[in-house]
Amino acid sequence: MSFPEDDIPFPGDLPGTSPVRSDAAPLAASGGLAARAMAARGAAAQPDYLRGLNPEQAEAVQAIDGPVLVLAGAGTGKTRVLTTRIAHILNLGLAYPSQIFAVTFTNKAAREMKERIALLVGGAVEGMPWLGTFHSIGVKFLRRHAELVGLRSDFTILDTDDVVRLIKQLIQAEGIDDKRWPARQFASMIDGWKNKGLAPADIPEGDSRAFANGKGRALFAAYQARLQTLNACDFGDLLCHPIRMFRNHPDVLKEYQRKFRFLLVDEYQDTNTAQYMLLRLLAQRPAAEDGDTGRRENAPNICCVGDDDQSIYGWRGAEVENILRFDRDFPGAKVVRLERNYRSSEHILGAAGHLISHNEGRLGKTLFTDRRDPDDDRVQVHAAWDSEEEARAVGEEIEQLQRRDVRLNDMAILVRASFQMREFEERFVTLGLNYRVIGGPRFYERQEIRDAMAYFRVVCQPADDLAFGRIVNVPKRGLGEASVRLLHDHARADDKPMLAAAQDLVGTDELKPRARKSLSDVTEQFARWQGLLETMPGHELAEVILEESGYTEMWQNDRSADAPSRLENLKELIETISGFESLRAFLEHVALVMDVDTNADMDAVSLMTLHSAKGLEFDTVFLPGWEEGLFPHQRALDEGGRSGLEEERRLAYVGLTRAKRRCHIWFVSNRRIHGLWQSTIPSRFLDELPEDHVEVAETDGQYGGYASYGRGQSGGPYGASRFDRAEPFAGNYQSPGWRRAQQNATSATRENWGTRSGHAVERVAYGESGPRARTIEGELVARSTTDVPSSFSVGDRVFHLKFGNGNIAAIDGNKLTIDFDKAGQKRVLDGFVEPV
DNA sequence: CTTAGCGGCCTTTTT
DNA sequence: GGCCGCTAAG
Repeated sequence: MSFPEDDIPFPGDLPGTSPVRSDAAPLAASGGLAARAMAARGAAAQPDYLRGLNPEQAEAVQAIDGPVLVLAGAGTGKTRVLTTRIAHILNLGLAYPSQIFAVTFTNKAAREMKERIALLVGGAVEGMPWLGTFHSIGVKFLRRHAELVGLRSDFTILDTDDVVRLIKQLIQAEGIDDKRWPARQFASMIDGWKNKGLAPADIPEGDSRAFANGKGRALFAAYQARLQTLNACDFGDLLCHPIRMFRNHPDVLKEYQRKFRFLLVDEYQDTNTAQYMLLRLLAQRPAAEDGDTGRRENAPNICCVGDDDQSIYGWRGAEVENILRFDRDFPGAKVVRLERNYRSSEHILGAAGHLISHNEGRLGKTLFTDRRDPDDDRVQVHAAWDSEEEARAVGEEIEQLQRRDVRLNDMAILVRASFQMREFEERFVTLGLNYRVIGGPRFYERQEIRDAMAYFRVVCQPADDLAFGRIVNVPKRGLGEASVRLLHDHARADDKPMLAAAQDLVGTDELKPRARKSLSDVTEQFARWQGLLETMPGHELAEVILEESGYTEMWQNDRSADAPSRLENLKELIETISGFESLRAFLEHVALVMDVDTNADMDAVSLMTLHSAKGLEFDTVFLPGWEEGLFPHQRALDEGGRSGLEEERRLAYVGLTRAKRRCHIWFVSNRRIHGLWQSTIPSRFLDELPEDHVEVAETDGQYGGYASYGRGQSGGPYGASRFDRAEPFAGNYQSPGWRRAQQNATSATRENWGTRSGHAVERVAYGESGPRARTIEGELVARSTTDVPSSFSVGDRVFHLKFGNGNIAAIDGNKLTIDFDKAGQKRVLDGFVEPV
């Protein structure tokens, strides 16, 4: 096997570095690596790029021989270590750029790493084809060796949407009720299996039984078979196929093991089992051929960087275990801890560190900083009456900072769930405040974009039935369900793609003349476009396709409000394609990189989820929505139990550690969830913050007076719980809803509560809030009483804490529709109103 | 075959 | 509150 990219030589002299062994050619496969590295290290003065590293960082960079685990806390210069390490390897001439295997978890991280390496080694980074996400590297393996796993190298990568549609077809074909057994659910089961590297034959019997009365395994197998005939892969396959390929073809694996002289893994705590298996395969050293069996010589040069405290992707199969187990997986591993933080103030670190210390099973790191500025603010906790006021107050705070010349680019709002964003967006629009949503509704998930891409996909890959099925009748061509079904049946009978079957079908008289004409027209068009594929530039062809197919016209004729913006998006799509070599190259890019660059030059507040904030930092960070049920999220608790809670806590830790100087946490006492208003209580995480580094922000009451609400007897300035000062909740605890919830609380919830050691004690010690808080666990209970008929009747006069007095207009289970005197008609849970 | 209107559904995080 | 998909009517 040959690797063409290995021919690209690496320029020995690095810009801005002293010429260390610039004559060193990459070594032959048979080792001697350690010795030469040592020699190189000893022989020359420290290159520039090593200066300015602290001792631990330098150690991590220079320990290039054998396995290394770098436990890098938030803001300790993790990326710097990785990129410098790569530069170091290149500079010592220990490998060609193409012989370095470097994986990151997200596209963003890969991009950033590329940029930063480029700063160190210049254009050489272009010769690093194996720097990317696991998935993009998986694709690279597969394109080269597709035939080894039964694919052709022009296979399509399906996204979640395609997958769900395909599964739905299969479920229906099996005669299974797709209402009872939703395709979406099965798709996520498959995803889970593939994250573990399991094929249909490998899945546990119980898993198979768990779907459609035991048809799980058969469906999974049918799905895989279908992918095969479609010449397609889903996301999981991008990892599983390479694993299978390497296992079945040791010769191929061996070539890659030889090739990759250095392996680097970013965010190791986020790797799932499949990714781990792939790494293990690549990290095995081929047996030494010169008889040298010295262990260090054969130990893989693998360097994993991660932080167990920032593992937040357990829900999608990440195994923190991978990082906790590293030294057993790679015997003799060197472990380097980076604990010196360069990002955050002492208060922020103190708050974050204390919070995360509530987790068990950590490798344990304590971040420290030399930075001690008496002017640094403590972490501030604010209370608001409801989410609207929360958004208003945050907006106000932002404007104040703006007046103090803090740039909007230096501020971010990090939410737990994306639905929280809307309220902030609305507020910012009315304020005229620039904001940018990161990772929000994705460009490539929009309908018009997906339609357009479906056209492109069929042109590039005629066997892509899913894409074809999506657009045969878009715009409307009179090819309705009946015609498509007929076409589909033909395709299956002849075992050929639908497009090919269509060509046959138009030669018969099975279709009505009208449909036949349309179908024949489309197939001819596709044939024509395919002919242009090699000659016409991608973006021109794309434009031609959208024009000739009538797709653009369809939106031009559409009078709905969002039609113009859809046309705008299509334009942008064409624009983007022009930056690519070909339509094919573009499709590949999109399949892997679902996000699109946001214009960074605008000064704007960033709005994103906590998950997408990992790896970023901001001067000022706002963390709204710290309420039980939302954060920690109820579902994480329900499904993940204790480990779910710990993951939520890590998420909080990630949020806090994004902040450099200022961090504002908010919680509200009323939030609308699923269109219903619910009372909420402060997150337990608030109580896990250390007093020394946190202060409860005083409010001036200008935001609609929650502060005046039920300010309690207990609430002296420093009495009881620290959050008593945010006493609106005392009012809530006395609301009929809580009283009822308390009565309904099941023993299960109480036990649940009891398991949270320390916490309950703290609450109880504070008296009143203890038992009340327990009922808050009853928030769930309040929700689960849906089938209990409401004790109210239509016409009753009731009082609601947020909306005041009103009359019940309608009752649906425990959901009341109420005409409020002042607030208008609202839907609320009956637990939150009381008769007047 | 298409469209409009209605009902039932969900609603964490993402490569 | 919004989306999807179904149904009934054109």
